[in-house]
Amino acid sequence: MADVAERAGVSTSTVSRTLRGLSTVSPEVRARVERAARELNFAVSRQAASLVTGKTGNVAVLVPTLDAWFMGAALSSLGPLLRSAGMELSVYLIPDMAERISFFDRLPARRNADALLVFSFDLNDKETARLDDLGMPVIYVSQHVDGRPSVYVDDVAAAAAGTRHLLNLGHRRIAFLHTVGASGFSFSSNERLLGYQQALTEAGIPVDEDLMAGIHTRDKRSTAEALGNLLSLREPPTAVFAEQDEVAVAALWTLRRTRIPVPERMSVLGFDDQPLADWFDLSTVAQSPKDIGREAGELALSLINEPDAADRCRHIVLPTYVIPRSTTAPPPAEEGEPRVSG
Amino acid sequence: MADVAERAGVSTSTVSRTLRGLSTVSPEVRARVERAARELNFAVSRQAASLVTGKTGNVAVLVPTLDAWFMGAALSSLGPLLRSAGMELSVYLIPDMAERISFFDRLPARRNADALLVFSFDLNDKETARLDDLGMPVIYVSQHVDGRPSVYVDDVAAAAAGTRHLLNLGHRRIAFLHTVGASGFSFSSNERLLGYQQALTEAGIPVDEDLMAGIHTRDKRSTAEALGNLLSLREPPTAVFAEQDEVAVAALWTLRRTRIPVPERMSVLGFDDQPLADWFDLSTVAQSPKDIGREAGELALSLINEPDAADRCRHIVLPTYVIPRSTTAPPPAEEGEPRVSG
DNA sequence: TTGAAAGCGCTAACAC
DNA sequence: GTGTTAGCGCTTTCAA
Repeated sequence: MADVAERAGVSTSTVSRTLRGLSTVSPEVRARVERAARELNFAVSRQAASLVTGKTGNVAVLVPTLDAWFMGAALSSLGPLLRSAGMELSVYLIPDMAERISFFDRLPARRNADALLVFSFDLNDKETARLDDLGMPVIYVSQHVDGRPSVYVDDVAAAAAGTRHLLNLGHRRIAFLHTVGASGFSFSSNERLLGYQQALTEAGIPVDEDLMAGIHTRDKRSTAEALGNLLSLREPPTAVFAEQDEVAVAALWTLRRTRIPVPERMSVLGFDDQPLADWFDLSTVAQSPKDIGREAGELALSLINEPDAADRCRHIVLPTYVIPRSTTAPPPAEEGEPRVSG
Repeated sequence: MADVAERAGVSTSTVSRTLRGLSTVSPEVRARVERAARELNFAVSRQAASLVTGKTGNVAVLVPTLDAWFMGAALSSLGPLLRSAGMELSVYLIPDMAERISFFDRLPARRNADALLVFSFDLNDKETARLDDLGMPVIYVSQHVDGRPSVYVDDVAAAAAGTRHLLNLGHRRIAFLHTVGASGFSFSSNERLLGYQQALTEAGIPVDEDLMAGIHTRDKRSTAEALGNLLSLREPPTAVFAEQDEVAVAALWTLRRTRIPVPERMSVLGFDDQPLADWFDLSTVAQSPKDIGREAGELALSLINEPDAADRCRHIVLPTYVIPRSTTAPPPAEEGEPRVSG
């Protein structure tokens, strides 16, 4: 910066002021400084700046994985948003328990970010408490914690709505495929299962353990097996509600191969509305991770700028939509149980 | 850090030495300092440290998108690798031309990272030159630039191998679906098209413009239209080579709906071998972004530590594999053109 | 093995 | 509107 100052014939303070866009610089000086900076290929060192301002210019995100549609979409809107606010995006990828423990033990984000967005983790109280004294705003995304700022969709209500869509079509035997294992989205996953059960109970239909199957997302056999079990029950389901589009599509594929017509003999409903769903004309419950990412980013920025604002623990709940496409329809009217008419 | 020093009854120099694991600290003092640091929840400020060391402890990545399988997988291996080396991961997401221009204009990564990994961009000479005087190692990933360190697969050879797989099965009319538009992977895309053409030419088969169709990944109609055109040619193809698994699967789906049996009447070959391919039992050309990410990360770390090493402009070319699954087979033996035997 | 002192590159408070 | 000065929190000589 001293070089730029010398070249422009001004002091470093003026260079600093110019480069930060402060208005207290005369146009001619500004022009001179900017030219000098460009000629010298100068860029401010955030490190040095942050040392004195106390702001790092970084927003950190804590994510369980990056190879899920949800994360990609959420970060796709978050990234440019932060960029346009002059912030950098730091990613802490915590794929397994070992990394998770080490993260919460060392809290490397401390002092190295101005805010932390925690995505989709099902945190325990100890971990939440640990984040509390991180000394920066922490925003919970795609999950929610009482008294802490959170951005999410109401997965319980969304899954209940999806289930009601099937119930309203006349289905009574509705299977639920929920993902288990290292997917890192256990929070939403559990809530969706809950919503499914809630809707059934409300409709006076007993929750049947046999109809709920755990799926390992990354393993196609897992879906085939689960479907096999469902199809060989004494009273097989007439509809399958998968808690993720990917699983729904895998189910769709297995059913088509087995020549079980969808939706004539079996309805399939997904969750997420990722591009895949559109390709396969899959009925699904839509959420918008882009909106989630954007809202979370904006909340982060506002908390950074006014840490004592009223939204210190605001909960932003984004809407979901049931999108009926070609894979849900009324169940076959067989089994001696005539359709109720009128 | 002064607090820690006081609490441990030593100077800040000693605290610094202890926390960086230098061996010139007596065990008892070390213990005292470490306890004090833990009690005070102290973490070293990277900003302040980097100001004097000149190292930021950051690795920056420049990516066109995050919602592609490739990026997710590559960063999934890169993230933990950097973390275990004590480095942070900074993501610059450049989804469109405006952001790209602004990035290359301002080069915000300058001075704020120790190395830059540039993913999948088809850079022009000016941009490459701009990165050259960034003052840090720049590694080109999933692309290659002469004289600069690069990590990639040989897309030309891989696509040629895939094409030969189809040729060897007996196909002569092979369509190629290449993605166009904002996907951000134009480098690989172009190379794959080249490989396809090369293999055909080598086999003495003229390249037919009618057989090459551009697809917009995010738009399923696009695939249907392209396939429609191909199927209504005077001499329709017997095989389709899609330059991305997602497009191949979309094609698969369209064909199945149209009751065109795969692979009996039409072979379909993908590229990438993402989980989708396995689900659909899709024949494909496999690459491993996890390996690419890991190699790129290791190269970055080694260039950071020894900037003058021999691998200053090393090219690491990772292997690809043709994975025949159930969607490729010999073409139907009709059309009066008997299969060559013996 | 430890401590004192001198910066690293910037911003902020204050003078002009 | 601009320059001077005093740190921000660390690491790194250099001396002890």
